[in-house]
Amino acid sequence: MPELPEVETVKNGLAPFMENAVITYVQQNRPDLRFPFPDNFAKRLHGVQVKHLSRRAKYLLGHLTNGEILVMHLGMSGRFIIDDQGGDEKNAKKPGVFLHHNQVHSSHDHVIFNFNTGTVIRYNDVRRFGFMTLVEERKLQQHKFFHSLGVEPLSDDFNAAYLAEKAFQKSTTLKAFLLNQKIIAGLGNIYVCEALHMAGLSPKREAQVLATSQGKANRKTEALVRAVKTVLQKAISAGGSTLRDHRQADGSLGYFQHSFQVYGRENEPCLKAKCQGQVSRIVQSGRSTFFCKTCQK
DNA sequence: AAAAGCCCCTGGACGC
DNA sequence: TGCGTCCAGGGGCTTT
Repeated sequence: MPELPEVETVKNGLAPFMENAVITYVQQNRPDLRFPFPDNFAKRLHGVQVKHLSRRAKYLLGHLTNGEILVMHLGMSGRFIIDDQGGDEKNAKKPGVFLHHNQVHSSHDHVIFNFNTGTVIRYNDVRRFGFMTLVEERKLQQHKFFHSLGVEPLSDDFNAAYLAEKAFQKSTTLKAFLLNQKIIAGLGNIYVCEALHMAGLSPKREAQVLATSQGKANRKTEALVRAVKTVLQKAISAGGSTLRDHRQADGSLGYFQHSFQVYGRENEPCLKAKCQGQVSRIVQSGRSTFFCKTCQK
């Protein structure tokens, strides 16, 4: 479930169960996900308390009392399922996590965290594009997963001047430019499509349209920055998007997918006011792009 | 250096 | 019912 709003939602859903809880036992069911687990991964977590959770780009970070950070990435299909032995029904409506009171385990439950509170949290990932590792807190920024990451799109560091500077003289498409985590960290296929539509920009345009010949911002840069922030904020407010998961009916689903303007709407009418166009689907760098040829120029 | 492809993996939807 | 093809919210690595 993995773009920035979904990871943020998962973080918020897990926090009441993980923060301040002590990990008593970790059951690691295979040696690797996308990458091998680090040496003694499970053992290094035993008896360690989770101070708090945070998010950087699409990474979920568990800050531990032993000075390490549990780095988790959900890939395409990763999710967390909570078996709340305590039966805390108040938390049952949190989006982003799946709450179960019956222990239905699946062969895709790869890591199972047991806490001193009785809560059990399972990491389930059918396609195994996700991964986990442990990094010393003070070395996080220089770690290979983090050292080249771009700015957080919801921070003040993401602004028109920054975007113009990065786009200056770049011939890559706007779609690929926005998907590049080294420039903006956390956007994925859905929210890039949605933001470009909101900004009225074609995904096929060259990124350099976002900069003047001096490398400064222009109206398009301003519009795109505003669109990215707006679409992400709305998605987070809605608890993220839930796709292709019709099994869970326990109130744990985000609902931003009902607000998609273009994503997944091939051949349907453009929803922008006064636009008579319809949504097209093309393939860019091997992935679907949805956009309206009429109002995205 | 920048940009474009390829690949990892499983399973659901669809056409025949 | 079964089989083949395509597709899926990511990103690292290799090739041009």
